[in-house]
This record gives sequence, structure tokens and C-alpha cells, in this order.
Amino acid sequence: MVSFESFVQTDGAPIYLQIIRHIKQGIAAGTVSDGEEMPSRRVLSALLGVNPNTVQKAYRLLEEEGLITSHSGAKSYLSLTEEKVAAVRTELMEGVVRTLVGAVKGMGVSREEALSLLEKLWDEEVR
Amino acid sequence: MVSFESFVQTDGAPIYLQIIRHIKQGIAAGTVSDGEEMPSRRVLSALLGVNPNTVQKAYRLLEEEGLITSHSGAKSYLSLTEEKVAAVRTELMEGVVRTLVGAVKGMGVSREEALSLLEKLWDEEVR
DNA sequence: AGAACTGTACTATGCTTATAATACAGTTAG
DNA sequence: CTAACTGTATTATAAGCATAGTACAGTTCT
Repeated sequence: MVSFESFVQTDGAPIYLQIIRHIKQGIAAGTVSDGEEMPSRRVLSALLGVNPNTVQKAYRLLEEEGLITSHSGAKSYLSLTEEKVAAVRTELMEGVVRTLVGAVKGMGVSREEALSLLEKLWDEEVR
Repeated sequence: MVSFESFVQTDGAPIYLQIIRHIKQGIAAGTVSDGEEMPSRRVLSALLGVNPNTVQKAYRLLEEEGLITSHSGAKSYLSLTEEKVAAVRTELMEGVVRTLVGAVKGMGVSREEALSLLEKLWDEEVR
């Protein structure tokens, strides 16, 4: 069963996008695998404290991307291949790089400053 | 005059927050300084192709933060001190690094991998 | 003084996000 | 079989974001 234990909703992004990203991160990390069972819409909405429609929106988009399969009445499962996993990993990595590079280009940040701050915040930012 | 030449609106964030971040990045980078003149609401909205009300919202929040001063009828100016600049710099850096750390942790990247990834991306993309 | 700018305020409309409350049909476990 | 789950769909409400248009008073410059 795909876990949402480490899910944190501190982001400014829409909830349904955070849910999608969380699942994609699990895919990229290899902590979830093909054929694994997804939490039902109702169960996950209760777990996260959000509306079932919000979870449904995330699941619908994930199905449109071909990452999960859903059939009316039955449970939903992850549908992964090596190609899909690689694509997800690339997508997430590119997002990280774009964010980082865009930010440091905007402000004058030294390489050492970035590295030391990364070390400092690494242990504070878990959950 | 504060420049918006390098402003790009590719972010998923609200426009008024992107405007605020752009100005804060200029402050952190030292490319803008205390007393410098801000573009008028109407001029900047035309330049960015957004609504004047959107720029006004960004400017109002910046004034509430004490980073600019506005008086009815007159132009707006940056109001900076060393303390404010340092605070802006810290705020931006923490946001960036928290995003980076959160992302790579979700993807199952270790602390050492994250540090080496940052070093690698830095050398490839910034230099 | 007058024209052209400035900040500021207000109303109205539309879209996206998120919630709430249902409803119905298919699947599955006891 | 039946009850409890599942996915899916619908309608309604509310907030935030962005737009459009208008208005008014203060300032700046010639």
C-alpha cells in the first residue's frame, strides 16, 4: 500500500498537485512499485484531512498520465514501467534544478553560502 | 530605477508574489539600493502585461513589509537598511534550500548525494 | 495654472481551488 | 446474499487570484 506517512502540506501549491508530487517522489525514490495498491479516495482524504474531491482530482490526473489504473468499484493500483519511472525521475529533477538555478541567479549567492545553508537546513527539514 | 528586464513569468505562483520575489531578489543581489525609484503601478503593469491591481497588491504588501515607501500622488521608493537586506536575503535563501531539501529527500536522496548534486548543478548551470 | 503623471479606492466579472453533501453503480469480503 | 467498500458523477458554496473599468485626490513638471 502506498504510504502518505511523510506527507506534509506546507507548500503553497494546490493540494491536488502536492498529492501528485508526493506519489511521484515515491516512484522516483523506489519506495513504491508497480502493481502496488493505492489508498482509496475516501481513506486518503480522511487521512490528509482534505476533501474527497481533491484526492479524486489528483488520482484522475495521475490516471491520465498513465501512472495508476482505476476501474469503477475496484481499487486503484500503480501502473509503472521502467520508462515511466525514468520519466518521473527526470521530471522531478528538472523541476528542482529549475527552481534552484532560477533562485540563485536572481540573488547574489555564493557557492559556499548555498552549500553551508543546505547542510544547516538538512536536519531541520524532515518530517 | 528598479529594473524588471529579467522578469519571467513561468512560475506557478501568483503573479503578485512573483513580483515581490523579483524585487526581493534584486535586493538580495544588491542590484537595487536604498532610495531607488520604483516603476509606477501603471508603468509596471503595462510592462509586464498584467493588471494594475495586481501590481498594486504586490506594492501594498511590500510597503507593509517596510521595503518601499508610498505617498499618495508621489512616486514610490525603496526603503532599505542593512538589517532589512540581510533579512530578505535569509528569507529567500531558506525558501530555496527548503524546497530543494524537501524535493531530494522525497526522492530518496541522501545528504551526501544532495550536497554533491548541488555542487554539480552549481558548476554546470551557474558558472 | 494646467496637463500629465502619481497612489489609492471601488465595483463587477470570471477562473481555479477546495469544500460539502449527495447519489449511483460496480466490486469484494463475510 | 448482503453489507461495506470502491470509483465516479453531480450540484452548490466560498475563497483567492486576476482582469476590466472607473473614479478621485495629491504630486510634479513645464
